[in-house]
Amino acid sequence: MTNLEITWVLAEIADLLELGGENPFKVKAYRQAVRVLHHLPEPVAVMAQRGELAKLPGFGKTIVATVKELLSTGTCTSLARLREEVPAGLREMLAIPGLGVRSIRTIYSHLGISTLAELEQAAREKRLRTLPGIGTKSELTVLRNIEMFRQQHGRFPLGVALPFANQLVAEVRTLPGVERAEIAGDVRRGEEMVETARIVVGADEPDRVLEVIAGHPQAARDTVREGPSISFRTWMGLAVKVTVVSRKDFIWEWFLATGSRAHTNRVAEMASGNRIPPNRLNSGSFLQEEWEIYSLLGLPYIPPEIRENCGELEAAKDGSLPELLLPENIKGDLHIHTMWSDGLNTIEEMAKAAYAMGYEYLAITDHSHSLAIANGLSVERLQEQWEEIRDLNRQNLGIRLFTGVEVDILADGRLDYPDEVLAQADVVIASIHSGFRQEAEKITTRIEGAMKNPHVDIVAHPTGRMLGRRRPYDIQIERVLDLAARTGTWLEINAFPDRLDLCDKHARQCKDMEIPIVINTDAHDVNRLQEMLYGVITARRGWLTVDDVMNTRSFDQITRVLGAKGKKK
DNA sequence: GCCGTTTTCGGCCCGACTGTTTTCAGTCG
Repeated sequence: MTNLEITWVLAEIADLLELGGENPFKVKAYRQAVRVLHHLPEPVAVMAQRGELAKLPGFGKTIVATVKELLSTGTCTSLARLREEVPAGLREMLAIPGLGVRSIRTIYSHLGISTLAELEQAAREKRLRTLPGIGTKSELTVLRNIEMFRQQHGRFPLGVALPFANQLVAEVRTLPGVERAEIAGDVRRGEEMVETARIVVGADEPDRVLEVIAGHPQAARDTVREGPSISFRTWMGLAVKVTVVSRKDFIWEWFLATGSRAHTNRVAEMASGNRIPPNRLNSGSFLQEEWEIYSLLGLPYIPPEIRENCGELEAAKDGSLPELLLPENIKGDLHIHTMWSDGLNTIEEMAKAAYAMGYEYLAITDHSHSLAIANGLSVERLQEQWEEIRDLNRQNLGIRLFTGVEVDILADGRLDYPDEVLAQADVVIASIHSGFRQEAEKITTRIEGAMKNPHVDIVAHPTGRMLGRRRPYDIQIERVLDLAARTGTWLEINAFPDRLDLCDKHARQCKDMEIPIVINTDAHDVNRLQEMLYGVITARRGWLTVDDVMNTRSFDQITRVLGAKGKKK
């Protein structure tokens, strides 16, 4: 069992205990264990083999026993018991923003409601508002958020689906007779929410490969064999489809399975005048690589991330296809956290990890004072931290560190540090962590105010959305983009896979408006620095090139532009 | 459930916003 799978079990236990009215601190203990596992640099199975589980913070007798049971049997008796006691639907309700444990328990005890469908019906029939502590506004919020939940239902963030697909494809490649196996579908195109993780395999004897995959331990339910494909859901619920064809059909199948449907349909249309069977070249030999399909049509290769039928074929025809950003173009990360606020590693550890990734620079941008839950820095602690950064720079770590802050845009629109403090930082990021639900005018004005401040370089996670969990703030994005273009404020693509904020569409709008983009991980530990990849994928989906992204610049270049920015009007 | 003891119990990141109230509880980050 992977760390991720174990966190899912522990998180479910926490939720069910909470719904069952257990001691909140017991619940928190499980949640803490989930947090620790999320940040663990190695498989927990390996730690278990070394007998080191109990060394993990927050891992006592019970949680160690639970993890051991999962690792050895794949099951969990305490979870099984809880599932019998607490209706599964109540846990689904926890995913509805605005509904917490107390409200769910009230609804369950008064109305006997234990499924989302019943909840929705009761809200429509205006029965929720009759309950103590629930009024008309809450009832409407519930209805709106059920709708959001349904739209996401059964989909998983790219951050979950991509690692899974990578692992599956690596396993399939080891099977006898498999010549080639590749990720296709939503995952290959980098869609932020994945409906189905698709794999395409080219093999000698497709049937034999399909049989083996049918027995894959992750093929937990809904397994269906249909023609050359097998579909199943992992026990987490992620839909998977593996298609196995002969080697000669591989490239065409891979292309079709990658989609999008709108893109492949148009390509097929363009090719229909061409009497060659789709898996062959003019010469009669079989396709060896995907670019040959485009080449047959006289087009350059079109990267999967922009195969959405939104101008890519036209651009390919007239030679204006952009040369998309690559992960190796990124020279530094300008938004990370350390133990000074709510991060898990020291500045030095983060710096060394960033150096190991080949970066030239890293900005240390911990939270500001008002974000108490994240241990935000007072002005005094901020100055102390900057001293440490200057010390580290003198030690010549091979990577240059920028002093910085992620300063809160407070609910009334003020910034959480005075201008004279901001003026001293190399990098100032402004972002919102409170008052998410303010009305459009108010919250837009807040962000505009921050952008007008001459010391603010970057606005981080500009829309505030959390995929599948939280809607964007009610901001007027056009106004924000407009002002960013005028003030030269950089807008962030936050690479954290639950955020991806800005999204691909907004990134493309920024490109059109010549607004500088910066891709940051917002990493709270050394592992999460690796999530830069998700930001790069989002940027590629937004058609961004090296020129559009500021942290592709060298240390000297970025120092120069950051230095010049302090004078913006 | 975990931790760290002035060891076997008592405490466990805090503060703001929202919607429900009519002085506060629930939710969220």
